[in-house]
Amino acid sequence: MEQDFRYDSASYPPFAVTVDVALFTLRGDRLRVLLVERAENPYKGSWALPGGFVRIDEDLAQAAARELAEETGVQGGHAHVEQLGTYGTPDRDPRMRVVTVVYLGIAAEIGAPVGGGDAAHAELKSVDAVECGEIRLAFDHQEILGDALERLRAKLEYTALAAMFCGPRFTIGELRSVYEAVWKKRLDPGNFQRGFRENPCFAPCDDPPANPASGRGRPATQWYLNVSAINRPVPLLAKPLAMR
Amino acid sequence: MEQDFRYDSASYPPFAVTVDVALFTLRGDRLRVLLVERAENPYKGSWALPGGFVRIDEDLAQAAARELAEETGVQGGHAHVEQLGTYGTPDRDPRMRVVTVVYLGIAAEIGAPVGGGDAAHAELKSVDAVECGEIRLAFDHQEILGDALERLRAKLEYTALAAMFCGPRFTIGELRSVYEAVWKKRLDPGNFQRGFRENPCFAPCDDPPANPASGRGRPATQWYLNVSAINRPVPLLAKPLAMR
DNA sequence: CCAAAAGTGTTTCCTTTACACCCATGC
DNA sequence: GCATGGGTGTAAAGGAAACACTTTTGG
Repeated sequence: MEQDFRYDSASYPPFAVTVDVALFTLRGDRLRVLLVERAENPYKGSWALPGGFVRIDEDLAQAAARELAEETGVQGGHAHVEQLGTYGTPDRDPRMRVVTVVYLGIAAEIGAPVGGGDAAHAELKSVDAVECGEIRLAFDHQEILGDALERLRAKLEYTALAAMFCGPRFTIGELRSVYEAVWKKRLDPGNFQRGFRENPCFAPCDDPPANPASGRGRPATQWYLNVSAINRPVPLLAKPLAMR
Repeated sequence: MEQDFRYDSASYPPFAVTVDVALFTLRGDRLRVLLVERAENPYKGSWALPGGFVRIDEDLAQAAARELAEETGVQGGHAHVEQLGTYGTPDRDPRMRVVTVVYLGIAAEIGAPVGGGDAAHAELKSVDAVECGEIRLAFDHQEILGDALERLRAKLEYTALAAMFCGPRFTIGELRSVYEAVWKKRLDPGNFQRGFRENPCFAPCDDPPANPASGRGRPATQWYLNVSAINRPVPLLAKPLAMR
């Protein structure tokens, strides 16, 4: 039956389809994005988002995970990945007509990134350095990263996604410091506590003693994120941080 | 210089790239989506989102507008169109490997849709009928429409996008009836008024007498939407409607 | 003991809600 | 006049912000 309506390959224009990944993480209280230095022309020597061709029998999200691993050595592990958008302006790649599906990732800890494939090497660059123009990106990746940051900040405001910057188990203080790092503003620990405990996306871990006592003050209870609720609009912050 | 790094076309797998459009409008106080009846196999006779191949030198958004016009006779006009997402599971089209970029549209009034191209004819179908399973869609369009509705409802909650269901000039009452139709809930006219007037996305029209006096009661002032603010999170509703 | 971080209570202030009321028009 | 929808005022209820205070650890 499938033969009845198979197209012959001349009846439609052939496109190259690639995936890119904007993977964000926190290190040293700064928001960072994983970039690769291009080993080949065009834009040889420039920084770019990691990515590459989708294989003919491969799912898009799969391809994103594979390219990330190949070009940077980063494995999926405990991370959130979602589709950001697709960029397909005819002249965005000087070599040919390319349609690129971009994925947005949030990860807690990633091993030291390494180069591979098209990438000379990979590094976690400060987002500030890219936003202020100190680092300029190849292709239209500057625009893409801008879109990614806008989406990231919006989703951190109205979902519980910020928890993906922490490991699978985290304390309320760790989570609060995520917000403080991204918006560079102090939050009241008491009020944050309340907002957190009223949020249905989280549950306390009680398998381990729950109080590992690893810091200065009173040991905090550990929590985990109910990942199924990750896209629900359940903000931790009453008023968006952007308007404070 | 471009020749230096041109790929030869055998070095990457060729994909078919298509665009589909989920265009929403209100008619008879019901949320509706523009669908086409497929004229060819596969899924001949089923309803589907309008769409088709992207041309090799055409921008994605351009292609969406063109396909919409070709298959349904609907011109862009006063409408909001944004990218929804890209669907590229290897087996989603039995004919070949297709990557589809889907656009979400919101329009106020559209002329009677007509068929064309792959479409036998086009109609504005009630969203309820698709959501309850009365109408089943071709390919993975059921899933796509679900995603589109989720996005639509979310954006109506936290942006001023609902105004795109009205014409370029509208009254506060017309806009309120958009919310009431989509969520099937009554809103307090007084409180809605206040929320509206505090919202920086709108401005009153004063070129015409501003009071065309076209209904029963006191004539309402006409407003227009500042389209540049359309993606800003400036909700008209204090509490999301979904939680009432 | 002190310092530091976790967590709780409480008061003040502001926003939202509900609803009463006035305004301007068609009939 | 009266019905209808536009638009304003206001008081009560609810929620957020600020901050004082208690708890539990390390040194």
